Amino acid sequence: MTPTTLNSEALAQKLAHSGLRNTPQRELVYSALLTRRDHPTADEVYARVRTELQGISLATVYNCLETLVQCDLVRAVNFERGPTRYCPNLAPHAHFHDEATGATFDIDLPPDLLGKIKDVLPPGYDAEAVDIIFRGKTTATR
Amino acid sequence: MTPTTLNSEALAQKLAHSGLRNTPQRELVYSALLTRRDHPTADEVYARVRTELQGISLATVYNCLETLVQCDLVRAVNFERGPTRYCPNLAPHAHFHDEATGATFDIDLPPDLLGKIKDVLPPGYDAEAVDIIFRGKTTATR
DNA sequence: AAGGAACTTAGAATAGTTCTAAATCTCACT
DNA sequence: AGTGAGATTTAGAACTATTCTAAGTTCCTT
Repeated sequence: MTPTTLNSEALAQKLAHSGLRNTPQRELVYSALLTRRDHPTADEVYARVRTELQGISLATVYNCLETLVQCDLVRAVNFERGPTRYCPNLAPHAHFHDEATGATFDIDLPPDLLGKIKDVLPPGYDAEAVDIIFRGKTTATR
Repeated sequence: MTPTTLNSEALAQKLAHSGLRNTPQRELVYSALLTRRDHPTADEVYARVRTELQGISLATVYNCLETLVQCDLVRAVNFERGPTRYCPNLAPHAHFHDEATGATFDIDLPPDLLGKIKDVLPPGYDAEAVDIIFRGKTTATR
């Protein structure tokens, strides 16, 4: 089973679980996110998938991205003013935003860190998710 | 010296430091943020200041907010799709976003935590700032 | 093969923000 | 007090990102 098949099946399964159909458009949008794990905007995804399915519309790209988010296959991230970006990495991780280039990198987190961070919440605050965004520069040694 | 005077002077001083003038519009926008420490959008600030200076324009509110951000008196925050929100709390803190109500609360951080979190960055990543956003629900005991 | 729901599409509509160009204000210098 | 330069404000146009709408298409189910 190739990774592509795996992803395609994971997609079909998650969609079915929500009573939704698999479609060429949804597969294509999902694979556009998986094959380059940067954090593209809807417009960027549109540009990529159009090379493979020339008639796809931007509205469909938005629809598919929203569907993928609903199915918990993709996360929508907003860390600055401007278009929403999409991230197919579902493992807990932080984002590093390089302010010089605008590029975004995933940062793995030690398994205990999120729990420790949640400990700072006063009683009465119940966090389901924690987003961590670093902003700064990456140096040449990266 | 009242707190208002203090803030007004802090504003005048920071503006002067950047070669900018103090104006009634800038004072009013700043005080609209300080007197209610929620996290208003530009539109909400506009609604508040209009009651005191009826002729102020929305463009001016945007201009003033941007100026305050440039002078390091206010932080612009974006943690979801939608309008930018503005926060006059300059101390290091996290945000808790109540997904049921949309309300945002400041969460104080222990002084060592940000340093610890930065330790997870691999070599070559140099973070100037770290944003932490909790998402979840607040319970009645808050 | 007919009906119906899910899906896609193009284009219109909307929301939030920035831009533009003209009017106004303020200050330093006479 | 008067003037000119530059900073600031303003209304409205323009722009960007996204959502909505209504029509057309696909694909199951009977």
